[in-house]
Amino acid sequence: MAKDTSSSDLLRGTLDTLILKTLAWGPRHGYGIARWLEDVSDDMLRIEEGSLYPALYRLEKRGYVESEWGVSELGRRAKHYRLTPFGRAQLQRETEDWTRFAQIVSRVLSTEPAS
Amino acid sequence: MAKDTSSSDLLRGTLDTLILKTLAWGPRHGYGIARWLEDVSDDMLRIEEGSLYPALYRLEKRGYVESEWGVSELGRRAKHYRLTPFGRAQLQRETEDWTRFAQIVSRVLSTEPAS
DNA sequence: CGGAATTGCCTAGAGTGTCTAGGTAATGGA
DNA sequence: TCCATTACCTAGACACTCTAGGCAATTCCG
Repeated sequence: MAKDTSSSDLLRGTLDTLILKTLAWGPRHGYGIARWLEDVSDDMLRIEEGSLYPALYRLEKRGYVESEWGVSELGRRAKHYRLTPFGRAQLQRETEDWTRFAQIVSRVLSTEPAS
Repeated sequence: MAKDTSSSDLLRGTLDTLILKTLAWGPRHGYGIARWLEDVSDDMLRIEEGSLYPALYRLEKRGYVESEWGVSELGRRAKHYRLTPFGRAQLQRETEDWTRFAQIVSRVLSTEPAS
């Protein structure tokens, strides 16, 4: 039960930002968002559906995205999401927060003790 | 109740690594670990005690650190923690995981849609 | 034709980790 | 004397991701 460390835990607090970023490229349905993130990350970011859909509700509830039922490229029923102006601003804030945070952590982790 | 985004959420899954890293510089007591992390991060990483102490138990339980009661620099009773060899190996793994993850996220977040 | 895989959505519940907010105790300074 | 600091501890709330299940329609392949 050793805990696999891998992104699952690290993803926390970042998934929302990644979803918003995906939608910054244009509207997309939920399934497509997960696909896209896996694609651009060379399969290193795996978004489980049990995380994805709740995340989308969260984002919609907060006014960052809006949804609309429609049809997918393959002709299937699908819910399309798009970024609101508010969501776009939020994305920018979160991106800045992440960048700042990641820089600090990287700096701390990369500094070697003069053993 | 707007959620302040700030590091709290991002810290998830990273705090343990940061603590291990702190101890890679040498033994330290809990309070000192939090102090050190705040120092080296220019006060941008704030480790709450309610997160810190449970984290230390976790790490000890998993065999990454060992503790010993002693006395602080100021002559007060304090519990000193030090990295075990296993903890050192774990630190390396987690550092690699973090680096890989951060690179991916940074890449995704920094790529601008050709609007 | 039939079954499996894929697309696409949804949800309950468990697990985990951080925080808030409280507490104890000793020391040092105003 | 009183308050800030050092130093530790803990219960409970909260938030988020995951596992593991479900549904329905389409497509692929034998």
